[in-house]
Formats: sequence, structure tokens, C-alpha cells
Amino acid sequence: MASLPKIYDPQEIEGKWYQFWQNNGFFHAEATSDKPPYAIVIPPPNITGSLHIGHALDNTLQDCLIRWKRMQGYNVLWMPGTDHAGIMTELIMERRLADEGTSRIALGREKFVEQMWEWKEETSDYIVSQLQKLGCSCDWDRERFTFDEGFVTAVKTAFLHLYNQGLIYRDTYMVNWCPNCNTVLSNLEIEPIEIDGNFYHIRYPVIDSDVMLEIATTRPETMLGDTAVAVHPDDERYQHLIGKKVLLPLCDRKIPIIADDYVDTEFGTGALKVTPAHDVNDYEIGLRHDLEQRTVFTQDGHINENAPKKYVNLSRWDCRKMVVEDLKKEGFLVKIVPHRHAVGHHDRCNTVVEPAISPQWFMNVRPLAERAIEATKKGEITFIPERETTRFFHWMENIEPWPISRQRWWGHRLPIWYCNACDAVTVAMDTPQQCECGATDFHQDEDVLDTWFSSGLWPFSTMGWPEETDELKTFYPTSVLVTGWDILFFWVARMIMLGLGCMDEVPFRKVYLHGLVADEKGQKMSKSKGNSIDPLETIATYGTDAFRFALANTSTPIPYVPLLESQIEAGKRFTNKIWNAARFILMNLEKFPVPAENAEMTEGQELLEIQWIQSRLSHTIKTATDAIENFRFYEMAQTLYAFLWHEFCDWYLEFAKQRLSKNEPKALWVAADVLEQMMRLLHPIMPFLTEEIWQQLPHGGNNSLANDNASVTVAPWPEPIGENPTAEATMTNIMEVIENIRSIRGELNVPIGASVEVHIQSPNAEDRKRLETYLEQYLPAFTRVSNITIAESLPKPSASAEAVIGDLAIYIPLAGVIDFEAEKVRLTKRHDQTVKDVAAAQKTLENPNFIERAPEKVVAQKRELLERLLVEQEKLARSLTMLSS
RNA sequence: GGGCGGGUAGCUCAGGUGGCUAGAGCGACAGCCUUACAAGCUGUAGGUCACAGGUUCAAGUCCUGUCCCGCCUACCA
Repeated sequence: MASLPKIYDPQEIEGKWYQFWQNNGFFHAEATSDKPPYAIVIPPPNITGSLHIGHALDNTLQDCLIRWKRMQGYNVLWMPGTDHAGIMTELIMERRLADEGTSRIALGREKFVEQMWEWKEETSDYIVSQLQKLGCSCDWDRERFTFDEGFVTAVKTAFLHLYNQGLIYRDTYMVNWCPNCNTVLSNLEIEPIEIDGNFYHIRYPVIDSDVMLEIATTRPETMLGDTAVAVHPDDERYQHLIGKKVLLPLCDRKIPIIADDYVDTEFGTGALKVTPAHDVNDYEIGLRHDLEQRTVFTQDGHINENAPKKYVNLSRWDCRKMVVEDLKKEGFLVKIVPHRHAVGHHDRCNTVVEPAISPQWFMNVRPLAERAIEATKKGEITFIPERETTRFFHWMENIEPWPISRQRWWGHRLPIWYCNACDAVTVAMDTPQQCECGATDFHQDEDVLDTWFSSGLWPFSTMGWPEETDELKTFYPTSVLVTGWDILFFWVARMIMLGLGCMDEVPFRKVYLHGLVADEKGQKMSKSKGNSIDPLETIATYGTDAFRFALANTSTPIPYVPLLESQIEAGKRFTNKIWNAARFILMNLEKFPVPAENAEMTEGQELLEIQWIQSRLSHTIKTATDAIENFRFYEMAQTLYAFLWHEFCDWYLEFAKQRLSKNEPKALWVAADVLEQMMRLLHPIMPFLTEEIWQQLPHGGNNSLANDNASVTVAPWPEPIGENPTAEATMTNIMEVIENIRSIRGELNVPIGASVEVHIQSPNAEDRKRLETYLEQYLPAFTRVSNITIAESLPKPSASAEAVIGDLAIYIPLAGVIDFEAEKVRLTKRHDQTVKDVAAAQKTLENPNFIERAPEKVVAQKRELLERLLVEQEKLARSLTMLSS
């Protein structure tokens, strides 16, 4: 034991324990159990490669909850798995294929999907290994994938179920189209990005008149598809033109001037070109006025044959240039005004999205959204932090139909079959046998489902739905969902709606939405920005536990949590501190083994420092438990850190050393007990280090230390035994004396090796008795003292430094050492501060309303404070006068 | 346009329902290799709690307004 290395080596320790936990089946959840259930489904990472910093945070927090509840004796299920992640994964694969000189199209659908599966096998193994490196205690026996066989069944079942309820339908509507990915997208997948564009002012000549109607547009190329010009019905400038026609420049088509309320007379020129096939608003106007929908773009963003010949096959952007050029040439271009505006981009491939008219499958989510709102209002789901509830409601209340079909290959095929003879639609689990028309030939819809459709089934599909499994009975609804707020709409909202739609019950009781990891400038960390911290590198450098501690410790309830390298370093120092505290205790336990009999252990527990540390531990247990209960991971981390470092190590172990030097081991045994409990408290945050130390500490058998479990992973969560205010108050007083002596020594530069005499004057007999009892025992552990004198009244020795604590005065004779000027500066500083504090307290107490209205307790406290401050002030003033004379 | 979050020490952040003399980590300064830990120990400095009003006996905390920063959301061509 004494051979424990001085420096904690995480690589060595962390390697061995995960396997141990796995082999013992500690992470396995029982489908049926007497224990109360606690379940979390993991937000399945995309199979697109390695875990990023956001996963590290998300999964650390989940593992904290899971490990904590497991120790509390719950039947804990942490459901793991991965997501096939539709378009995103396809795009990455396409890039790989491009590097290999081939393409998705060249491979063809079947080959392409085959390759995707091969890749999935690689990446999901890698992701699992990374989660394990992070210490995640998932139930790996139950690992799932959003595209595995069970999911195929679940997705089809869900689709059918919702279709039969009339919630899924096909419609031709204006949708967001990505010309790069050749697919429809939902609103959520569109990221509006502000760009510097232009307002192009164009003249449209009015037919049978010499008037030119000036319109303004940011997208001149769409004029090729214009089928009207609109003005506001009440706009006096254009009244006389309504009903006339303009000749569309470059196209030589005649299009009508119509009146529509949508037009804003204040904006632009007050005249709006209408392109029903390529703009959402224009589409609406077109429907109201029965305008032609003239599509001029191909699916991949080029110009089609509906446009004048010279533009056909040009890209959107080349076409814009040429149109502007031609308008200028022909005198239709009035001016170009710079204009900054938001343009929708596909969030996955960053292509400018094109509004387009397209037949798609939609889901009418409104009824489910209403149920979700109602369920939340009834308290069936709670969002943490609370502010997220408002965001959730706002989104749900304004929800629009969800386009669920995607013109892609990697995903769940729509369970829709078309009759080859009559085109009739059949929705079914498998290919139908016969159509109503009698035909027997069918083809399945080519489209796949939006990847979030299957992710939305995650909480129940992973538990075996549509089968009525024990897992569902035991664990659904799950306890908590932990994820970043950025996917509240994408995923959380969909899970709630689909949970209600398929299970008739919300999927989880609580949703904890944590912040996103950011850098020191508050910028979200991302690979593309290059400001990201790589979890695996970090683990290699600092160790998993240090990393996890930093993550928990910085996880405050703000939207962007900055993670600084220095905080991970602090985590590492903390692991080392724990390690060394354990080393000290273990080394000494070799000399003083924990006795077999409880009696021997408990004997001597009247020692003040033992009462004190046990009281503080009790307080720590209470605070830490309350913190994690309420998802305040940072508070839990900080509480445990402060207790372990600044109370247990800084003070208690020093007391214990003092006792050991006199061959009194009880304080050491208590230290071992406190450390053992601390290892349990810290285990959710730092699983590896705590297991290593816990295994070496006495924790079973006949002694009084804790329990006899095989692993801290399944050891019981500590319970507070109650606090001891008297012991704490006494100890605080002793500490103040010690700190004041140390402060004098430090500020007056008394060499560390030099012993000093300490004279303490205290008018209170009880205080004197306490000080006599304890100072003799404790002082030597903290500072070198040659002699302690305690009396009711003492003359202040000449050439001495002084400290004042209430009615207590400490004198340290420093003849020949003392720098009177330094002492004067020191006392003046304290005196001035005291004067200020006295003034503040007096001001409060002189207010009659305060005495009258404030609670008695507050008034009494204030009086006590003032009394103490006045005494201190007086003493300091007197000493200063003496020093000056 | 609507909404949300933030502005507290040099830096990054804590300060649940108003009430101890406003805290931590990191950094800074000074002194220590005190046999668990120099990845450590001891001491010190550093804050008009963005600004202006208001409510209250009492405001970092509650209300109103203003100014910055960030984000979400919306169909202004």
C-alpha cells in the first residue's frame, strides 16, 4: 500500500474497472423487479463517426443520474444505441465516395445502402467504445439502432397507426427543397443565414400604356416564372393599373396586375412580382387569384424549359447574373440597392434552399401537439430549466404539418404501395396481395422517412414496441430525458407527440435540457469552427474522471457553458488530491488497522474534530443529494470538491495527523469512514477513481465501515446522520484563532520554522475553557507554537502583534522580529474595515422600522453582529493608539 | 417584428422562495520541498453586483425603463 504512486495515473486505473463492472452485470436492468424503476433512454449518437464534446457532456450527466439512482437502489435502465441519421450520414458517405472517385448515383441504391450498412458496423462499435471510455454505465445487452429490424417493424406499425387515424396524408404543396440533396426538408432543417444581397429594382412595362411598373426583388431570376404583379388594393399610386397587364421583360409574356392585401405598400416599391411556383407567399397569392404555377427550376437548381431558351440549363446563380445583365442591356433595370436579409440554408449541406411545389407525405401533427400541450400543463412532463416550457409551448402552438417523406435512400422506406394498374394507394406492413381493381402488381414508394420519425419512436421502440413487453410495462414512461436544448423541437417534441400517438402516454416525466458546450468566448464548440475540445484527446491527457468532473462542474443552467482547459486541469488536480488523501489514509491504516469490533471504533467519538467532520459530512450529503435531485450538477460537484479539499484535507486530516503522532488512531479510522462515504458520493461523477480507492478502503466485513458490496457502483448512497451545530460552532471558533495566528505570521513574515508564543485574552470563562481544551491539542498541527497562555485579562506584551475576534484578543510577542510599520498597516486595514461594517450595521439598527418590521431573528443577528464589531473596533483602535505612541 | 438568456473579482462562473461582513475555480502577488499531495501548503490583494428609477424596514436577488452581448423565432418581396 505504501507503494502507491504519489501521482494519480488515470490510464492505469481506468483501464481495468469498466470490464469489471461489465463482467459483474452491474449495468443490467431487470425487465421485472421489486425495485422501483428508473429509466433513461440515451439520445442515440449519429453513426457519423466520433463523439464530440456535446456527447461527452450529455452522457456524463446521464451517467451521473444513472449511477446515483442505481446506488439508491432503483432498478436502473440506461438504454443505449445509435441513430442512422438519414441525410447527414448519406452526405458523409457521398463525400467518401467522391474521394474514391465514385458517387451515390453511380453505385445505385442497392449498393449504396449496402455500403452504408458496412460503415454503420464500424462506426457504431467505435461509438460504443467511446461511451465506455467515458464510463457510461449503459445496459449494453439492450443496445439498439434506429434502423435495426425491430425498428423497421415499429416504424411501419407507427406509420400505419397514424395513417389510420387520418394523421398522415399525401399533398402537393409548397415545400423547402434542397437542390443539392434533391429532397424535401422540414422547416426545422432550414437555417436562416443573414447574407449581404441586393434589391433589384426592375421596370415592367404596362401594356397599352406608357407607364412602367417598378418592382423590387432579391431574386431577379425568379421573374422567369412570374405569373402576375401584385399591388395593395388600397394603394392610390397603382389604383388605375389594377386589372391591366404588364409585359414580362425577357420573357415576352403578358401577366396581370392584381390586387392583394398581402402587399405592404411601405416596403420596396409597393409592387410585388408574383412567382407562385418559387415563393411561399407568392404561392398563397397564386392560390387566391388562381394564377398559373410556372415552375422554372429543375430539382437540382437549374433552369428548365419553361424559361426562355437562352437561360435553360443555367444554374440558379448563373441565371441570376445573366438576367440582371440582360435587364440592364434592355433598360429594364432601374437600380441595385444593397440589402441584407436572411436566406434559408439546408443545415446539413449548407445549400440555399429552394421553395418548390412538390407532392409529399405529410403528418398532421396539430392534434398530437395539442395533446402534448395538455399533458404538459397537467404536469405529466416537467421541463428543466422551466423557461424551456415556454419555448416548447410556443413551438407547439404554432406547429405546421410535418413533411415526413424524403427523396433519399438511407432510411426507412414508406410502407406505401401503389397499384401498377390503377395507381391506388395501399398502406400496409408488407406488399399487398391484390388491389381493389384486381391487379396484383405493386411498387413501393421510393421515398424514405425523415430520420426524426424513427428517432421519435426511440423511447418505446427500444423497449420492444409494438410487442407488449415487460420492459414497456416496467420502464415506460421513462424517468428523465437528458439532452441539449437545441434539439427540443427536432427530437423531444416529436418523441412526445409520437409517444402520445402510439402509446397514449408521454415518453418521459422530466426533460432536462442542458446548455451547449462553448469556448471561452461563449461560442458553441464545433468541429467546423475549430474551437472544439476532442473528448478522447482530453481523456488521454487528463483522464476520464478529471474530464467528467470538469463537465459536471461547469454545467450551470445557462444556454452556453464555456469549458476552459483550466477547468479540466482543476479536475485533474482534484483527482490527484483525492488520490493522495487516500494514500495517506491507506498508508496509516497499515499501521493502525481498522478494528474488527464496532465498540472499539465508536469509542472516542466524542472528539471534537470527529463530531465536526461527521456533521460537515452529513451536511455535504444533504446538499449534494439535493443538488443532483434537482439537476444542479455544478452544485453537487462544487459541494463535494469544497468539502473534500477544504474541510477534510485542509483541516480534518491535519487533526488526524496530530492524533496519530500520539498513537491515537480513532481520528484516522473516522477519516477512512468519511473517505469511504465520499467515494460513494463522488462515484456518479468520477466512477473510476472512486472505485479504485473504494476497493482498497475497508468497506465490508465486521467493522463499522459502510457495507459489504462488491463494488461502489452498487454500494448504497450515503444518508445524512444529522448535523451538530454546537460542534461546528466550537470548531469554527478554533479555526478562526488558528487562521488569525497564521495570518499574523504570514503578514509579518515570521519564518515558518520559528516558534511563537500565543497569549489569548478572553473575558468569557466558558470560551476560555474550550480554548484551553482544544488549542493545546490542535495548534501544533497548524503552526509552530512554543507556549500558549489563556487568561481573563492579560497585558499586551510590548512588541507584539495582535488579532481581534469579537471579545477575544490574540497577542503574539515578536520582540526583535516585529516590523512596527507593517503591523500598523495591518491593523489599520482591519480597523478601517471594521469601522465601515459598524457604520452599516448601526444604520440598519437605528432605523425604527427595521426593529419593528424585520423578523426578530434577523434583528437579533444584526444586534449580535454590531456588538461584536464594536468590541473589535474598540480593541483595534486602542492598539493602534498604543502602536503610534 | 415577437420572445428568451446574460451583464457580479483580471478571466470563467455560483449566488432556489429578498435578511450572516457578496463566494468559488483559474490567474496575480508574497512566503514555504512543513515525510498524503510542489498537480501541494500558507498568507495577501482584487467587486459602486451594466445604468437610472421604483417597491420594501431591508434589493446582486422583486418591478419599470435604458444601454450593451448572445440566442431562439417570424412569409416582408
